[in-house]
Amino acid sequence: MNYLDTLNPRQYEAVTAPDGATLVLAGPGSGKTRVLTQRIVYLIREKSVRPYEIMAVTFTNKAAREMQDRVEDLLELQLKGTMWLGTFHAICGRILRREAEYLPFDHNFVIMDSDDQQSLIKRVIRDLNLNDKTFRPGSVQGEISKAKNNLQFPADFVRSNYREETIFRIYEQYQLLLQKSNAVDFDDMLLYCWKLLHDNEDVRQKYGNRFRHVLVDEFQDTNTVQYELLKQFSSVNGNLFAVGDEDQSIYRWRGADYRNVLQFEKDFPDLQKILLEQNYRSTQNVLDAARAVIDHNQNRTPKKLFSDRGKGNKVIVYEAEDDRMEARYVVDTISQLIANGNAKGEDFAILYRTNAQSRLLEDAFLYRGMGYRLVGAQRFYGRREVKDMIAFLRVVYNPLDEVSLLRIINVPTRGIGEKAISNLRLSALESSRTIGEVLLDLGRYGPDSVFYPEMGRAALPLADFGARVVAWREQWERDDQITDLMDTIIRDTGYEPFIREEDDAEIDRWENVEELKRMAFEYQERGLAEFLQNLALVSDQDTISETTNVPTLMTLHAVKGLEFNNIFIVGLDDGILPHARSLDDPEEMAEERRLFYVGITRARNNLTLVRAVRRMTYGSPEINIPSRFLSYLPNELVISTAASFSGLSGERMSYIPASRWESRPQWADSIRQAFPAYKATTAAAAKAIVERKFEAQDVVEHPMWGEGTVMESVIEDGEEVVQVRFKNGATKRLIVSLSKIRKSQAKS
DNA sequence: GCGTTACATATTTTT
DNA sequence: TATGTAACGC
Repeated sequence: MNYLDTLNPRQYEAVTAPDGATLVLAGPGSGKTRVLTQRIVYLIREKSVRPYEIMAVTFTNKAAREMQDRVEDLLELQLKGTMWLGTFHAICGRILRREAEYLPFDHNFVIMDSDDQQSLIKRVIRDLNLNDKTFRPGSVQGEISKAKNNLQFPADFVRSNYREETIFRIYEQYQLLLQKSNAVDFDDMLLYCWKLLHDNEDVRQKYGNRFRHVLVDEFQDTNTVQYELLKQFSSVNGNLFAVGDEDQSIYRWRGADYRNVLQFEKDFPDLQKILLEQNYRSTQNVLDAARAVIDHNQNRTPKKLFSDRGKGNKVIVYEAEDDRMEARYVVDTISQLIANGNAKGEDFAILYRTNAQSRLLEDAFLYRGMGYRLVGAQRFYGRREVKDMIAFLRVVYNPLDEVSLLRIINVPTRGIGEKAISNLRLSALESSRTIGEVLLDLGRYGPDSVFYPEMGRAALPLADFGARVVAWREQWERDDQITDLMDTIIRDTGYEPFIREEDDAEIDRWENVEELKRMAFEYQERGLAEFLQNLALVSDQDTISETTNVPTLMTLHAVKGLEFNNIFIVGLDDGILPHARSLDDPEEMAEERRLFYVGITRARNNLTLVRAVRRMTYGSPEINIPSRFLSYLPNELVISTAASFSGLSGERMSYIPASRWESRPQWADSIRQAFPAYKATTAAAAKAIVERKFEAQDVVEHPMWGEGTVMESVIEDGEEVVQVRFKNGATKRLIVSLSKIRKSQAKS
């Protein structure tokens, strides 16, 4: 069977679109990823485009990896390193390192994450003697970021009042500090890359010629720099293929502008526009609910999503007395559905607006003794002990990195306080060096260092620490084994007892350090440089442990691109969803609706919306009114149950027609009420999508990779996906329907 | 310079 | 709540 035969007419049109600009507006569940991957395969197979002539940009590393796997699978070809496939940041990082000669930093620059950025900005604000109440680091960071996303270097920064003038000064200083540290922040990676292509005709020609085809996923979430970059990349051949959905644009606050979709049409008059409206994921009821929500937004291309999966179950709306009961309701319902054999743990996702909401859910899972998987939240890389260890490594790698150095110079405390640091900075300034260089000098020459007398009381601890760093650098240069280096650092600094003391019942901080060591171990052959470079671009999404058959907890943002049989969305209260900060701005409200829309459309079969009358907010109880979004849902799509009427005053009810709420004395009762409907179709409907052909331990045969063993088999996007470990040691994720694997021997 | 404590303060989403 | 900072005493 030809790989193109499985496409519907619209999808086919998109995959085989002629050269030029193409915009595929793809509703949720309409096979967007499939179109993108098959387009790549089509270009390589039928159009004789070579893999290295293709650039494909995704939003996350995970999406990039999946796309690579799928394309390799279809082509039966290893693409590693040939096709330019990755996030904007990864691709730009690669270009910047190659073209560093044109740039104000060298090829081994480090990448500052938002925490690093924040502390740099804080320092600048302090150095400039500004009030950090009027110039809050967070908002300054936002404004600098916004400028960078709009292609403004400090020189281009518009300053028409005092505040802007001051922000400009901070921006300028901040940029200088980054440069001194041989560092760039996230936004810089895109901005410098754009500037490089924009100003340097040779470079633009080089990349423009190379990329015969440029493809982008999640186009609605591109911001100005990203869009301009795409134009640069495709400027020679003009083949830009964008896939997106305005209704799923949820990163406005990061500068994303779904109106790039409109701009795209303006910039490329010959643009071919293709609408994908058939949904292969959800039941019609789910789609109708989604539509009822999104239709409240203006300025969009209207889409009529349709599904041939039947009406399915109604949306369940449940109202709990308080937030603890809300969590219990969700967890108990899931636990019952699993116990009755109607669903498996991995069929569920619980979504919320803010990470803080995960806490009570976690408690409830713990209370029930059930496992769960938490995505995001306190990011692994954001944890103090992890950041500390990374900072040590960064200082060893690049002593010019001031942010990292200042982070760990007194961790664990070693007698280097405020005074010592200001002495250090003073000496650095006078000798026009960085504090890292001064520290290394102190370390190398001890009391003989020219800086030694200037250091006052803290001279000895400074020289000691400097000597440590020198020794670590020598060890690293001798033998680039990251884990050994980490062990030395931990031993020399006494980091283990120090951080163990901080352990509490909740977090085992030392365990996190060990986890980082395990990750470093994987870079043992590639070395410290690559480890640090990749670390910055890896998000937590990328480190999600693979399916362990438990429910998943995550934010509405994090769930984009995923799907589950059963979706719970909690916190449907005004002030939470929509978020309080969005209530007075129509644009923000539209984004909240899109966020809700994204959540709803993740559901294949069942959607449950939950709210709580009372909720603890910053430690004190607050009464909430139901989310106005609930009132968008037409009566006939909804079954609703409330734990009690106690909290519902007439005013609150005004958002939801009274007829829609049924009184239930006990919440347990309401589960029973909802349950039969659930039970009737979940199992059957799930089966209708796809049936698993493989299970773990099956032995399989692949024409290219040979014999392997199935590690696991899961359903994703209505497709069976198996993870196979092949005899040659490689582990691959394969889509059963697309890949030529055969079962050679069932699980014994 | 360090550690404790009291107090304030702000609480979205993250490549 | 939980996190950061300013102030104080050692």
